[in-house]
Amino acid sequence: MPTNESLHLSVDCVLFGYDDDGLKVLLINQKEDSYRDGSGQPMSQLPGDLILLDEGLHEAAERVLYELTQVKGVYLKQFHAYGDPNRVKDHKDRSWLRAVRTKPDQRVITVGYFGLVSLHDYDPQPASFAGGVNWVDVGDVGPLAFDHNTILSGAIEALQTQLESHHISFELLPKKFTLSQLQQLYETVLEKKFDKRNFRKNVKKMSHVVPLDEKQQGVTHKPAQLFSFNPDQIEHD
Amino acid sequence: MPTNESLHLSVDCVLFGYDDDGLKVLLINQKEDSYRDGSGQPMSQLPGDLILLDEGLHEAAERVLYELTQVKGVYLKQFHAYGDPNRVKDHKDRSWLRAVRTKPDQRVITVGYFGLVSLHDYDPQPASFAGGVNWVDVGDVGPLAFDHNTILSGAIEALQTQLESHHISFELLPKKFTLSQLQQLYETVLEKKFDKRNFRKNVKKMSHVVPLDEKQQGVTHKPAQLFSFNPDQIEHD
DNA sequence: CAAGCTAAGTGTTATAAATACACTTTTCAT
DNA sequence: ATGAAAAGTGTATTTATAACACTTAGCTTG
Repeated sequence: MPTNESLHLSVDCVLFGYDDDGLKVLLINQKEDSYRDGSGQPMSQLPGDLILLDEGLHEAAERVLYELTQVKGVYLKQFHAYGDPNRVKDHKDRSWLRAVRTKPDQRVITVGYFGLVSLHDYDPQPASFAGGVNWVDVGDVGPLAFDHNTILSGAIEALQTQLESHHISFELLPKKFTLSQLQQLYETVLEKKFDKRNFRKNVKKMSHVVPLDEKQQGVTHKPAQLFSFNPDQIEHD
Repeated sequence: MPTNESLHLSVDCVLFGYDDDGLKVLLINQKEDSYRDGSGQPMSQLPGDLILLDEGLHEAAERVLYELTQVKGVYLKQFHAYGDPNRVKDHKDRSWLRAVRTKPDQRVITVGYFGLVSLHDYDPQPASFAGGVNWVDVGDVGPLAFDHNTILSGAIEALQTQLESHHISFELLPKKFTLSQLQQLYETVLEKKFDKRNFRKNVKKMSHVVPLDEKQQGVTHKPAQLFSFNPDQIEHD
């Protein structure tokens, strides 16, 4: 028997940030003392919020991220909705919900979005981050609140399958990038190694990756040719 | 300004049915006289319903289909959530909503599922169908209620991208099928032609498609070898 | 200013996959 | 026996993928 009278809808955002030392995800550190996992560690969670009555899902996801990072125009894509009636009823999550929600027993269905930002050019205004928000390497994410580990897995899978087919790698790179950076991104996200020469052969076939008249600077070895992404040049199948 | 006080959540199901004369989708024919499109045609829509307070999204989709077709165990997969605040506010849909919903102005977010059934072995109990429910060839679908044409397009796209990668073709075929049937299915769903010999070469590499000691019967030409699908034999990547 | 470090850059060969293409066979119907 | 209808089959070509190692440019340091 349900204890709630209606259901609510939220969005949760898996914001991926990438730079030369790996793929990160933005997590919120819950500060409520009462809100700890079994071993007494403070619990983290994905940024998310109930959607407002007059906003679309995509807008809601944009708002959640803007409020946290002040960044607009992030690449954002819906990947899955999570609606298990008990996804918010786990013992570990109850005290926090009681502290923060007017109706802690309310069932919440959530729609997952993943977002992509490059941490190369600029940290997305770290100053404006609310306290308790930070980038965690995707490999080092511990237990999260609610079903957020499941949601994160879903986002990683979506990112992996879409990296090649949807020309989204460029959202994670600086505007000017080297082929080694591009290769490293693929290796990090897809968790496999590529052969340097074969990789470059393939990139040369992509008309939307254009070489610039410019080289890497301030580097202690042979400077690499820089490339950029020309979004007009994407061949649509 | 929103005119509603809360929001509701539904599932909409795009049930694909396949047989030798094509790919169909199950539509409900709205009988309300008032509910017609611009040219006075009665409007159709996808089967869907508000979700119950204590049921999961997948369960809700199963329930909607079971109520319509009495078929259980249909292959069902979530593909996208639709949450435009105005998706249910179009003029053409209002009179029907007023007739059928207690709160016709309420915003509804919906989660789309697509389902697959074979219409070869058995029509899914046509007797038990509620009146006004029928199979429409995917190519002949006219304007639907709400944003259901958009949802249908999303489902078709999901079906296309998953047909090859997810070993779901078998959900649309009879238990025993010929290679020509399999090829025709691919051609219908992906809307392109395949070379017969090359297609068969590829199928021979799929260890989950197993030849039976049995041939087609009652057919006016050379009877084809029958095959079936061995679900244990799927290689997972 | 020579030596050494670091990552960039580059071609060929072998193997596997995808494509293009046309005739023979089996069964049923007449 | 003949014809109709779809089943079934092989080879050659092209294209993609995979494996593999040395040279180069620029910086650092001694």
